[in-house]
Amino acid sequence: MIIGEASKATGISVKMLRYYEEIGLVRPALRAYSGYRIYSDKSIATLRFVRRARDLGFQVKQIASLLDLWQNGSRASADVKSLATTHVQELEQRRRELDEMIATLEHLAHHCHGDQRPDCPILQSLGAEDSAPQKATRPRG
Amino acid sequence: MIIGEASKATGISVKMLRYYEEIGLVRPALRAYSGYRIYSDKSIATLRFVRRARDLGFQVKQIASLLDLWQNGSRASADVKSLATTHVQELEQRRRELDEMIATLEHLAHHCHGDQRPDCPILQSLGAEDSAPQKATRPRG
DNA sequence: TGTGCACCCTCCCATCATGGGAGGGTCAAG
DNA sequence: CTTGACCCTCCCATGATGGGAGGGTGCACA
Repeated sequence: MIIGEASKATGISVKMLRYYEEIGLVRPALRAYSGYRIYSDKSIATLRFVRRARDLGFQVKQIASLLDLWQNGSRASADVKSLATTHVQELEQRRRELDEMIATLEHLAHHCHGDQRPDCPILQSLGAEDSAPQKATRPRG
Repeated sequence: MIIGEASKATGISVKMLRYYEEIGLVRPALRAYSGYRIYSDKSIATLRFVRRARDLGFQVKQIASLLDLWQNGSRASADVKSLATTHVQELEQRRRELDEMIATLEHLAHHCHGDQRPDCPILQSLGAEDSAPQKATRPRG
């Protein structure tokens, strides 16, 4: 398999296949006489692993650790689980941040007329004199 | 106010204050004889607006639009609202993606022993032969 | 056999928001 | 007048990704 085929087989762009090799995430592909990269079934499997880990939001450095564990028959599943749960906590943190942004914005947008008049609670909140933007917590009850 | 004070007053790092000026998001600060940047109360207010918009996840280009609207007395609140709701939709999209990652990972981690043995559904899922990682949908009922 | 097109190669640059650091000037307190 | 905290500009790095130039390869078809 040459790189374009590997790209289709793995869902990783040609650019990224070369990049993952360059940064040492995966071993350099074999080369044909022409210089073309040649991918074995095994390397395709590894790359698929990488893509799935990316799909789960792992960063490249974490994927390197996961690959090590995957390829190390004497691993402890505790190590994998630890890596995964740490990652889940990071994702959850990001979700909390998103939630707060969304709640605030929805609250503000809800109270914006959205017509030709200029007054708008969104801008008012962003431009308020006191230090923090209005949060969409409770509506002052 | 010089830049360090402005940084404390706005919650924006000194580096970013200079950066926002450089890319034209905010007007260049006045300069003292020494070359030091001097911030007026008005520019502090603008920078606070910027920080709050960042806190809500707006990108710099969107903030530029928001600033324009904020400073344009003849704006239509519909334009602000439209910008905000578009942004909310992007945030919600990102949240959906996070949700899926989290659900999948929690599902897999839940079924991982997390002990000294090597077998682990997380790695199994990432390394599976078929094309997609196991999703944490229903357990096939 | 030639020609053309799709593909591959490397190298460089750009993104976005942010920080680090070098090398050097300014200012105020002691 | 020194010291230390602060400021200046300029360059580089990050992480993951894409774009494009300039040039080689390989296959299919005339």
